Amino acid sequence: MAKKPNKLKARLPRGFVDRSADDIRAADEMIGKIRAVYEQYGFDPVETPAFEYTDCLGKFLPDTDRPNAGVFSVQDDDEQWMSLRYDLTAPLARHVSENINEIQLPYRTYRAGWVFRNEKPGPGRFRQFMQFDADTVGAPGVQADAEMCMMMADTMEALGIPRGQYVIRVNNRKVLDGVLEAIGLGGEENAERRLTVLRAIDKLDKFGPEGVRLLLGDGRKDDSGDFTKGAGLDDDTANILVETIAFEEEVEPQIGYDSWDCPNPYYMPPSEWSEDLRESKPRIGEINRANSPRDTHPFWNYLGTLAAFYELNSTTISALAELELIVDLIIESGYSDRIKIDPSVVRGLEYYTGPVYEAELLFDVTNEKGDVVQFGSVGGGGRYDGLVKRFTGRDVPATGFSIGVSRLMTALKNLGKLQTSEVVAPVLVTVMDGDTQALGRYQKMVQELRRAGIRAEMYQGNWKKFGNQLKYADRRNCPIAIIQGSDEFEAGEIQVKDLIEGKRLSEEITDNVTWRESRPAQMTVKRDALVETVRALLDSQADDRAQAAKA
RNA sequence: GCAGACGUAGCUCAGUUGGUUAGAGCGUCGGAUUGUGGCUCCGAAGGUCGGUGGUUCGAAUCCACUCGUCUGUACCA
Repeated sequence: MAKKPNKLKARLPRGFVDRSADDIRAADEMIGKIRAVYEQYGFDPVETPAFEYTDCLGKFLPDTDRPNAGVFSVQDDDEQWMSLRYDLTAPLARHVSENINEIQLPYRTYRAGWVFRNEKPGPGRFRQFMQFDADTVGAPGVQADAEMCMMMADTMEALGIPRGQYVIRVNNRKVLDGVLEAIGLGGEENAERRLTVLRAIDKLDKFGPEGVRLLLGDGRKDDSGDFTKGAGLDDDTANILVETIAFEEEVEPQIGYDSWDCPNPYYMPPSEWSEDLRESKPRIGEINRANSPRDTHPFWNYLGTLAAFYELNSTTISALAELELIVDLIIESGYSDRIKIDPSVVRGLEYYTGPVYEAELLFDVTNEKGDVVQFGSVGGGGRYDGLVKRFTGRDVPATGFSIGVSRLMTALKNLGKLQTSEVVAPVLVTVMDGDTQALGRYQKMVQELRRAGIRAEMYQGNWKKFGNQLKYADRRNCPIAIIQGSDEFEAGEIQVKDLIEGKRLSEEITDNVTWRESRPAQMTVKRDALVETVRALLDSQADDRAQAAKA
């Protein structure tokens, strides 16, 4: 009786998931909606394989010839390292580089695909997940970046996330570069510290200004008591950085001042201003390069604040100029309620060179237990001007972003916001007799229904237990069962059983004998009337569902 | 990687200061009902108590290690 102990245990690798019928249908629906937006914007699909040579992905560890641990890698027959792609951007750069002579630039392209990361899984984080990516390759201007932001916003809405429940946050990496330079963290010798600072800045939405201040200073202790060492900046520097990136929370909006005649910080840095001028807290937010007035908008307030805080170096000035243009385009196109400048957006540290942007959900995401859970961005991207150049030597500027389909779906699913597609289960043709002739008759019915465009199947289990057939139909949520025993056959008839109505009637019947003998919601029709009867019944069931949905 | 919490039947969980053969509900399967789903009743299957080692006369319970899950954190191209 003792069970063999060495029975193989079926188990799913950590961080991977099986997808159910509902998941697949919902994901397909999401993908369809995203694709429609991208197509509308004039993007064309192209696909690359799941594997790439590791060097093309740029994923070797600095001082070894083994790939980075974060990617799944295998060695080919010829000992070359190959890796599963960890995003869709690097493979696209490889594809474009290989076909650079055939591709008409600017190249507007999209693709959906599985990507793999060998990391610790978390809520909405898997080791295999789907991204839906769009890129414009060969477009140097930030108008391409602005377009990406707008397309992201449109995509979120196409997915049914209402305006106000998400935000696209934009920043420019050069702004941070310039700011770091201004606080004396420029140069090679500070590279390590710059990374720590950038990582701290990236945590603003997670820990708030106070948490970032700690991370910029000595360090921070998390809820479990684990300590994270900080960047070790002095208080003043940390404070000014926090004010810069958290300006909305930290900086008093400087409205009410009319100091339009203060110097333009683009040309005259605030450090050279007179004491009086500084005291007057000029309404610097309205100043731009052209020195002409603009409508008031918080975005300008930020740019002005930035300009006022720091000695403007050339990096910062060009960064501000780029942000300014993006902001202009966003406001002009009417997207300023969805897209926001956020100086704390950092994104990955590797290949982004200019504007970066990410999409974030503004509602709480909960897990199965109902606990609110830390949920990262659901999509993001930015400008990567150097990625194609690695292969071609040519300057091919590019910008693009990915929607994290899997993660977004997890969020929507946990919230019950995932519209479960209404796929009606098949009509079940039951088997009363198992002889060849009878089976042929049933099969014919099924084919008639299918040809009429109705999902249908013949029962393929043990037909001798008829009760089980209806039980099967019930559990599958079949809408209708077709029954033809020898009695019906001889009369040229079939039984058409409405399983939905029958289920409703069952609530009123408590006695099993009555339940069985009354054969609820079942009608006898001529065999020839099969298709029309089923179709009429399905239609009326669909009407009932529509009514119920409205109520 | 680091920190914390938790691992008992397919699922949700009981299990007393360490004490017979580890329980319940739900689910599954069979029967009452061999041509009718649901309800009801009866019955059955299902566990090396995550694993290994230790303490003990005796361990689901205590200890060590290990694996796994969850949460936070680090990293995240």
